[in-house]
Amino acid sequence: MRLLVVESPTKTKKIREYLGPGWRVAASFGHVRDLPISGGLSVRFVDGRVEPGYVPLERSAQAVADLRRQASLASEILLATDPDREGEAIAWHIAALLGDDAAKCRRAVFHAITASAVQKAVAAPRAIDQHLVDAQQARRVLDRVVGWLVSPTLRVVSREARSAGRVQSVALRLVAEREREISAFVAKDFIVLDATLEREGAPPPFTARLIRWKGEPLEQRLTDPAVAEKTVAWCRRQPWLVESCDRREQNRLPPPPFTTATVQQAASVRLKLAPDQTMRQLQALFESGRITYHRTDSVALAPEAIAAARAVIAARFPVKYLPASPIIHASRDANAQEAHEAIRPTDAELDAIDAPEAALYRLIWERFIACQMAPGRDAVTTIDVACAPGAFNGQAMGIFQAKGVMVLFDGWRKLGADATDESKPKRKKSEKHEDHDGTGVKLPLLNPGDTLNLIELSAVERSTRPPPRFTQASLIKRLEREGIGRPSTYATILKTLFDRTYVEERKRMLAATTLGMQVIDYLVARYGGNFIEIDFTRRMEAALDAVARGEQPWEPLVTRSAQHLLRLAQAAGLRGDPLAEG
DNA sequence: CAGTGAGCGAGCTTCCGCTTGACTT
Repeated sequence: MRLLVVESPTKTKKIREYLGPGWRVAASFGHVRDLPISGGLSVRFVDGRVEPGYVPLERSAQAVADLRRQASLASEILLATDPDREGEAIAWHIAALLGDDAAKCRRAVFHAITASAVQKAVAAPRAIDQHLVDAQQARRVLDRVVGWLVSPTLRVVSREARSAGRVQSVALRLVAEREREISAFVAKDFIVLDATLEREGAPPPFTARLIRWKGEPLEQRLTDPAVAEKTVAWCRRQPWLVESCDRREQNRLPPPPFTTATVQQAASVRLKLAPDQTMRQLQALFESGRITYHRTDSVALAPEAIAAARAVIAARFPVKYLPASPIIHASRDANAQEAHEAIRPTDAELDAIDAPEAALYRLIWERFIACQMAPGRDAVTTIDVACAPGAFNGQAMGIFQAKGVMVLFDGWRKLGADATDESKPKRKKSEKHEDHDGTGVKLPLLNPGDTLNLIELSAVERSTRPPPRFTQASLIKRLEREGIGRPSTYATILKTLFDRTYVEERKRMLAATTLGMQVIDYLVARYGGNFIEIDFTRRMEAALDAVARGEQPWEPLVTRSAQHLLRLAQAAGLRGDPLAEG
């Protein structure tokens, strides 16, 4: 009998089918060993060496007992935990818990659960990659050191100030800094001039906004109502001509399929779900076999999945909606570990289900199909209008601009899977047509020099607006962009901030509490330049990549970093030396 | 002799990331 070990019990059934008799398949249920939660740092730094005191996780007792029993009966053990840094470490920890049976262990990796991928992986096992394991150990120990050295120094701030960490503290900092920006924000009133114009005898009329005055960009410099009124009165008496009319076509590429962070975004905006609710529903969809694995940072799709999407598009839409060749979406995140596929339906044909998770499923299905549909095509027209041509040093006194976007071909947008940029807060209807992006505005085709009639010229009061507060989902999006946190932790990062009462939520908007503000001010003052910086994780990941490639040993890296942090923590009042004491 | 304060030690808490049920409301 041969034994194959994966992390998730949900995967075992399928794999059993693909491997057939002669194989047992067991699950580790994630990590099986870790640093203990109590008993101090539990990492010893001795003579440049780093010795983490791992212990079996209590909740893993049953899984580990099961693995041991099966391992003792097996002739060969394949550790097929996820193909990323954490998965490699889990494999190493499992082997460590198997005693003499560790000698029978080898490592296998697959990126998709298909018959061919699993069989191929099983046919080509390798040794555990110690460099990858060491990169994970470095990450684990660094996070422990930050948490255990820094948290005690927070007591100066308040008795309730309990925790700091590489991820939670940066998340808190983002919320707190946004709060400060909003408090410091002073709205500035300004005036925009909108002209409604029409070519002599050639409707329809269109609206253009003043963008240049006396050869200078206007921006928000028109603030005096009296000046605005005089300008309007003057402009009304001037001739108006078309300065230029530019029409160009633009491709609108379909969005990539969902990852954990982007599905949380979309579910927040479209379904008003908080990330933890989204994760619960995704878990249910995954366990009922409706979707692929839901904790992922990858937008990659299995070739079979792409073929299935294309078949659905071919069957249900006119032929022009199917691109000649599949659309390959590349992850723009260099940090992505890509252990899994994107989140997608397992059955491309199934466009709706009857379950509490129906709406979320529909969102996933639409995005999946859309991501393989033909790009849309828009005609973007820009008309520059000269008011009082030649009146300012031979140029026009004022330039008014109109922008119009017409959809030539909707492409993937036919599916209603639009709202691609979930970061933009939805504009209220009343503001929508004040906006200047020109969506859906039809502009006539004009020629330079055409004479225009002014129908109306009005001054509109506007004011600048403060940046919006983060929602849970938009904070996660920002963290992901900065490479901070992982798909399995995004929702729990928010839970930590709420549990510590560092952050509170009102009308789905996040604000730092007084305690949160005090904590972040203290951390920035004491640990500026260290883990509290937004780019700290990016720099750490770069160093970990060097470890994973075998170019740098992990122990000096962690030791240097820990000792530096120790000095900062001691300066902040930490007593003793936990690094030496372990 | 009773009350007070300094000093010491023990116990508690804290990180991030990987997985699900087993709990309670």
